[in-house]
Formats: sequence, C-alpha cells, structure tokens
Amino acid sequence: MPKIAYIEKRFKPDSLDLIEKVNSIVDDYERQGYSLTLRQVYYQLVSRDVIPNNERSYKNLGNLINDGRLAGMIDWYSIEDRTRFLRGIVHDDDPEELLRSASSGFSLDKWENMDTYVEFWVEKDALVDIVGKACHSWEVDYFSCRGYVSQSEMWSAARRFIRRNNSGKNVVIFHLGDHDPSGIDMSRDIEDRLRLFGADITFERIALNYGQIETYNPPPNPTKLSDSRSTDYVKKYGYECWELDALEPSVLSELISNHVKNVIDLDAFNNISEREGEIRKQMDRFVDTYSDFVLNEEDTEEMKV
DNA sequence: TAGGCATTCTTATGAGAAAC
DNA sequence: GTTTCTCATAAGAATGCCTA
Repeated sequence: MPKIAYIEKRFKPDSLDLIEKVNSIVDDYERQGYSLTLRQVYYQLVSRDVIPNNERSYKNLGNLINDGRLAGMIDWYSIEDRTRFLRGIVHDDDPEELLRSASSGFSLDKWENMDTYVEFWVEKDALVDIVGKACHSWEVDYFSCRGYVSQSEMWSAARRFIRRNNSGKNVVIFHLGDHDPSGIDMSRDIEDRLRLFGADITFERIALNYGQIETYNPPPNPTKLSDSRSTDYVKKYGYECWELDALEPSVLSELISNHVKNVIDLDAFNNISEREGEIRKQMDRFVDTYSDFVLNEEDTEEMKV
C-alpha cells in the first residue's frame, strides 16, 4: 500500500500519536475488507474516545490526515472520497472478454418468487460500504440517505414500492441511523413521507436503538441542544446521544443478516440461484464457440474475395 | 413564509502558537 | 526572527424540520 511523501513535515508528538491511531483503524478495517471515508475515520476516533465529537475536531482531523498523507505517513489508498468520481464511457477491446463478463454478471432476481421485497436504508454514506457488503450476499438492495432524504428520491422510492405492492409484495424497509435527535426523527420522516406518497410499507428501525446501546456500551456524545428536535429527545433519552458508527462492522453485518433471515424464503432463494448457475454455464459454453465463429466469418469473407 | 440550524462530504486559506 | 505546525473559518450543494 503506497505511502508516498510529497512534502516534508515535522509533526508534534500528539499529532504523531493520532496518525498512528488513524493507521491502526485503517489497517483494522482493511483486514475486514472495508475502506473508509474521512468521516468514518473521524467517527471511529470519536467512538474510541480519542477525539471530541464536534465540528472543530472533525476539521482538525481532516487537516492532519491531509498533512499525514502528503508527508508519506498515511496510505493514499486508505481513505476514499465517494462523492467525486470520473464519469465517462467504458471502452472494450476484447469482444470475448466482454461476453465472458456478461456471463459472470448475469443475475436473476432471487427474491422474485417471494412475497416480500426488502431494502436497507442507512443514514450516512460513511457506512454504505459495510451495509452494502452485508446486503450483497443476500442480494438485497440498499440505499444511503445522506441525512434527510431528498424529496426527489423519496418520491422515486415510493413509486418503486407501489410497483412492488401492485405485484402483491409486502415491502419491508429496515433503517439504520444515529441515536440522536435528528437521527431518530429521520426514521419517522422516512416512514411518514413514503406513506404520504402512497407506498404500503412495513418500516423498522433496526439500529441504533437503546437496547443496542445498553448491550454494546458505545461512548456517548453530548446531545446538540441547538438541534430543534432536541427537546423531545432529551425528555425521552436525556442529554446523551450515540453514533451508529460506534458499532463494529461485524455487529452491523450480523444485524443485517439476521433481519434478512427473518423475512427470506431460503428455498425460493436457492432454487433461483441454481437456475442462474445453469444459465451462466450455457452462456459460457456459447462464449467458448466465439473464436470458432470469428474464424468462420473470416473464411467466408476470403471466399467472397 | 422566512430564517436558522440540522444532515451528508471534502478542500483552501489564514491567523496564531510553538519550535528551532 | 524564521520556519513549522495547529487550529479556526469559510466555501460548496441539496435537502430536511422547527419556530417566530
């Protein structure tokens, strides 16, 4: 993994110590197959009580990680920006490779014959990687809300769910969010607006709930009293709130799997998986004949000449 | 209805403190 | 006195809720 230095920098002992902790978190996640965003590293440090949870602290960490990377002390691949990427056209140079990738990418809807349709919605983009990996193995769709969901996306989702309703399916939405005034309110908001737009859904907030806080004991943060939703929250839970990020990836992954297992029809899932495998084999056999097909075409052309 | 503040994410710049 | 480092502020975009 590349730690490339572009500038020289002499960090103070405290900063060196923090860089070491950042690298330790990054290594830990990498071993489990996850990459991190700056925001995610920040929440990990907050949840481990290394730095305070406030805007100033986040900005300082951003500056330190930036300098740490430029000074060659933090891997350039360790933190990713998921909001900016190159758009363009993907080019191919080998038709046979393209046909092979079409075969390996062929996927039937394993939930097609079930009476339930499931989606997992997560409040923050920082956790979409973890949620995505867990959902991928069950072939369940997932969605990163990025705070309050935009009206455009909420309406699109409702239309998607109405189509599922019309084909006789129960739509189940599992939501994961922070345990803070806005995070709790976002669950209510999602359910309310989807219903307003006519979707018939079963909605369940599966994290972060108070029982999980008691079980896993994540470090608390002070509730932001400037948040206009704080009054009701404080009445119910007091002056402490908790980040969803504080739960270990393995805990989140297991939580998602357990909720899928509660609603999935495994026989239906496995039957379609088998059918998918057979179709892929047929496609592979077809691709195997591609080079012979090309040679025949060339021979025909030569004979015409 | 407008204003204030909340969520998501990252980068640029400048002031002040500390080290040499 | 100069250099280096830390910390604070601001910016950008889209959307939400609450209160006066």
